[in-house]
Amino acid sequence: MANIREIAKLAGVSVSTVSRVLNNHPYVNEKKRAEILKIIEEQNYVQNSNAVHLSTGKTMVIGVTLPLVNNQYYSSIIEGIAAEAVQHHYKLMVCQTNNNPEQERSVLHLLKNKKIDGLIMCSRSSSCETLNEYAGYGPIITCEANDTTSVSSVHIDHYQTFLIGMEYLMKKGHRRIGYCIGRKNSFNSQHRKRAYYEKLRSIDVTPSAEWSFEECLTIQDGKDVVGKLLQTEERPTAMIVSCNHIAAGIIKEASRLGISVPEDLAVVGCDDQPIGELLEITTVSSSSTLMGKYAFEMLHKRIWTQQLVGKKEEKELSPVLVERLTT
Amino acid sequence: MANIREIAKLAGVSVSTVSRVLNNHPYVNEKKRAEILKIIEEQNYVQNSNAVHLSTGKTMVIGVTLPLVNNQYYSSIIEGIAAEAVQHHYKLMVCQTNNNPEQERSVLHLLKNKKIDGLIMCSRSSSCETLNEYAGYGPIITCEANDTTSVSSVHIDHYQTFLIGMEYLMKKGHRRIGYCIGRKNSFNSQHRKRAYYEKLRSIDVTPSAEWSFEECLTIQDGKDVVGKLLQTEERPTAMIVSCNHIAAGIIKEASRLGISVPEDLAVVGCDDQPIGELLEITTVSSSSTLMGKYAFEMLHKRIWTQQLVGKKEEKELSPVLVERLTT
DNA sequence: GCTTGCTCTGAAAAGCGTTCCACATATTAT
DNA sequence: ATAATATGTGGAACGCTTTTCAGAGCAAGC
Repeated sequence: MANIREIAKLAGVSVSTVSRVLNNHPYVNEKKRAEILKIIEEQNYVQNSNAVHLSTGKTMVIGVTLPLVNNQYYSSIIEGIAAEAVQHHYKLMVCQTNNNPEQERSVLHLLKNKKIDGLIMCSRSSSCETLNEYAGYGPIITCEANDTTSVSSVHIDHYQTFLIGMEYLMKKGHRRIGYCIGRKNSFNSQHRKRAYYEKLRSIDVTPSAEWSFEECLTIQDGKDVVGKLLQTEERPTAMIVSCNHIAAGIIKEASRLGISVPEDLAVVGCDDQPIGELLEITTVSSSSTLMGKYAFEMLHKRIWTQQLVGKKEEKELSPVLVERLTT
Repeated sequence: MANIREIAKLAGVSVSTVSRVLNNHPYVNEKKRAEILKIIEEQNYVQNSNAVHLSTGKTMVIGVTLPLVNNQYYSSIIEGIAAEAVQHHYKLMVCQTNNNPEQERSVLHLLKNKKIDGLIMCSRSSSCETLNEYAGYGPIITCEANDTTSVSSVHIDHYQTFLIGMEYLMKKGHRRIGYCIGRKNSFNSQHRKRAYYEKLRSIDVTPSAEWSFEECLTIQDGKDVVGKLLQTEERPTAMIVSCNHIAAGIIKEASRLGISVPEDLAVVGCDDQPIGELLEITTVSSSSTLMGKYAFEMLHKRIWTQQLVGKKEEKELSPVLVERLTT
């Protein structure tokens, strides 16, 4: 296929002029512009984007990492990102990392070798040092709180989320409350646990180790929780669960085993997945789509403003209680 | 950051030699190789991928179009694609098209301007001509059957799917059966409808226009179906529904309005979304993850085999009935 | 002893577009 | 009338790597 030089030759002008037409620069004679456009059309010419990227140093692509693609929480974030991205003519490189620092690093590397202009990490397993290191190569935004010095974030206030959930359950009279979270040591989890323990302490309840479930990621993990609850000495009367699909697993299995929800076991979920509405799960909800939108906005600003390099920025989303039928 | 010339200068060799080291060519003296690697390390050098892409004419990125990101059916396909892609060192550019031919065209364009090496279309709204046109710029695989001459596909046998569902409902004694599909005129829908009408005809039932629901895309659309069913003269006793999340909406709304499932209304869904299992929906299931895997494999083969250009290939997945509680 | 075939290396071309700088012409302001 | 500004255009450098080709040195084979 033709290149810009060929077009220039055919039009009897310099490549600069063709480039100006291609990029809508002013200062091109209208007649020439029309002529050049005609030839471009005839030759079925389009720019080679790799040459453009090489020359401009930008790719108009942003990376998005997430542990797994097939999860509504992450899908909602991407939806928010995607809607913004399309408006600003950015494309999305979606990278599944399986919570594996190796794979995550390979994505961070894309920043270094200029394949992407910026990166949104919906979840991360890399160390602070790694993140800080790569932040030097391009803007990074995490959708979790993070303790780095240079990586900005947009995140749900998970401490507040669990606080609201716990207060609500306690107001309903529950004292033996269990929790269920995903990755044990993520920042998100730490905040959740802090709220959980503080609240139980405030009513002088010593939480049993049997009430805590970690590394719950799939619906099946939720189901498994119920089996384990049955073997508990003092079974909790309520569970606060970090995601609604886990909550769904719990509810489903509970009903199969004849444990009625909410009478025998109350369940509060913590996101805005549609499954929550479908199963009428009481939830402490924040909009993950909105989070994605904010993340893109923040990233976009940083891509276009060099002064912001290294200046950390944080945006927190506040959750809201949605009362339904599982409490 | 340093470039390959600088590395060459520091190592006292030519750029070709450095390039050979970078690309693991044989024919580089081991001592020199070690020396060069050391300098690369010291200088914290990495290739500029845009220059590599420009030079090689490949980007190791494949595009994936889907109407909306936040949908489990499409997420499952992507999951299948992603798992394969990571093994072959490809990255994924995920593009939400909202079933809009304009937006779809902008993605096809990526093939033309060399931003992606191939394209998987999980769903498409573009015309055959458009598809054939762009197929000249790089391999395209659709995850729906298509009637082009040059675009290959991996798809679920939707005719068979509806056939199995219909036969099953008929065996259970249903005669007034309705259906619920997504986009009215997609290839998938046409096949489904053909099976639906054929089967009803085989038992001499004339389907009422009131039994057919098209353009059902969201859970809410499913709920709305129930409202409309209530106003029907002769209400169907069973519904065959193209996706389980629509089926979920139907079931949910039915239970709210006191219509019992399956006694008053039997429901069969047609995919393998987890929501189907959660709500115990009877479904005619095929693995969308597997479809994604096959799609990548086919695409990958085509990227590396020029002979295949223009040779159409089709792979069909057969569905299986999973009996649960909604029938 | 001469040919053949490896191993190893560098120069240069090819891949392609953007942008800065210099220069020319035309128009407006003083 | 002259300076200043706006408009329009081309040349050349720049961004960076891969790959082909040519050639040198050396070992093995006939």
